Amino acid sequence: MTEYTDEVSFLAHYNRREFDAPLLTVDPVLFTYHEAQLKVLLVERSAYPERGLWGLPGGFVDMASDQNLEATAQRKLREKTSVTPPYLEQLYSFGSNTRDKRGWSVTVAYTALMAYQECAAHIETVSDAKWQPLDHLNNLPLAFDHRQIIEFARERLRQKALYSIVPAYALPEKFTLPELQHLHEVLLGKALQKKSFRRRIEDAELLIDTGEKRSDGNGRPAVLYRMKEGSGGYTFVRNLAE
Amino acid sequence: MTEYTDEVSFLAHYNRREFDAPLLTVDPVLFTYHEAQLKVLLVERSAYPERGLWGLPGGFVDMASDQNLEATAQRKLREKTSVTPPYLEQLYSFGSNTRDKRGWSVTVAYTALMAYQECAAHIETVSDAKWQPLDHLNNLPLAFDHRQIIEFARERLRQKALYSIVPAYALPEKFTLPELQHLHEVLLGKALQKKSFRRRIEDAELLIDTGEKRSDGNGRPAVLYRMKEGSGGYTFVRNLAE
DNA sequence: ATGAGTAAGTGTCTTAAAGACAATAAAAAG
DNA sequence: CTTTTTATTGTCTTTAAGACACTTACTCAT
Repeated sequence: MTEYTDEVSFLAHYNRREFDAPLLTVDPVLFTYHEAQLKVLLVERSAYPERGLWGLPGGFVDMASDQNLEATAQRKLREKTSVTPPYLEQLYSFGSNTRDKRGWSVTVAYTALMAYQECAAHIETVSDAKWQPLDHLNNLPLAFDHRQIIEFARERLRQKALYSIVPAYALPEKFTLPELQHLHEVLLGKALQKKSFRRRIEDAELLIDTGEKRSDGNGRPAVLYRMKEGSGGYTFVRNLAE
Repeated sequence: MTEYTDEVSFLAHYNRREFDAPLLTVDPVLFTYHEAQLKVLLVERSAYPERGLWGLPGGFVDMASDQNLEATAQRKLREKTSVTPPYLEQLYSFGSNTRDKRGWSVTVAYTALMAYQECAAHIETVSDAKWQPLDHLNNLPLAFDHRQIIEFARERLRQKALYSIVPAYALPEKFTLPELQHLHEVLLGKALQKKSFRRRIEDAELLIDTGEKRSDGNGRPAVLYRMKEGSGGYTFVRNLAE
């Protein structure tokens, strides 16, 4: 799908024919956790609609190279971060005749998580990409309905924090329980009981003790854990379905 | 979007140009509960791809009349059932270059629920639509990846049966608790504790006692309940987020 | 009428998991 | 070696689910 830098060149091409199908894009919402904050990856748009505004690192399906929607999401993320995130899950599809001024359009949104350190270096070399703290998203002008999509993704991630340790994918490979708990607290917007949190994770056997420890300088050092591979949904609530 | 009755007429038109975007459809999975069984609405395909096979009652977005994706789902369901279901929720989007022989295609699937009685009469007048019991879906040849989509929808509905009374939308407006419990048991594939089930629903104040009762002929008559309007997600598990 | 049969609905004890919070352990700094 | 700080554990309380016996309200046959 060709990109246009302004409205004139876009319309010059497209107005000549009837669209016979909605525009279709894929938009990943990539979260990470850094400096005690939740951050989202944004890209400055260089192409026609909403040019100059910040938006999600998405784009059109490349029918030649992408096998499926997830492949599109992965490709777009790789283009911006140079790596593929360890967590990628379809979020929701947003489609209407008002969300894009070009006409009827649909975007399939994905939620992705990865460690800040994994791609911070690469992102700093790219001038049109940045990690935006979610708490300072209010004033920033965003393209299309991307603010709503980010809100939606954040709310879903908040739900996951209630019954799983999926948010741990926003941390480095090795992390401490206090770190993970604080991330959950940021997501949920409230303090959690240390004991309950640890108990649930331990009972569910979701983590592996690496044997290593790390100190923040002050206080007793915390044990470093790693996620157990292939533990599926990383759920730690009792399954009522048994 | 024009429909074609066979491959020749389809290719005659479409092969002349490059597709510049994937095909986009909307496919609602409409469930109901009847004769102690879960049933899904299927239609016999009359148009080219997969012609003659049974499939979901979906179709293309009508860019002239549909405001958004949900409107498309509602319109397609209304075309087959003559009514709009009381429950409609987006399920998942399936997109790949293999699911439709015409090429790259995406479908946005919805889960819908409604009472059997609401549209049974209308469906019986339409020869190409039927309520298919989910237990007898194995042998039936289905179009595209519609079997997978139905499985996906059923699994999601099963999850909802664990922590909500959303399945109640597959029942008539007034229903009894034993009815609802049995529906949940069908979805979960296991018996539930009467007391626990009732306690959770009562504690969550999701239903209204209509004052009426209904007897199956045998035994004590059961109280008829109605869903409380606007109770949102109809969740009856304790919200860990408080 | 009346008692048997049946399914709806309730009481209550047990078990499982979360909340509260005090107590202990392991480090750094002086 | 004591204070400070943060991690980790112990344990009592509270809440919700499971198990299951019991009561209630109806139909039907006698």
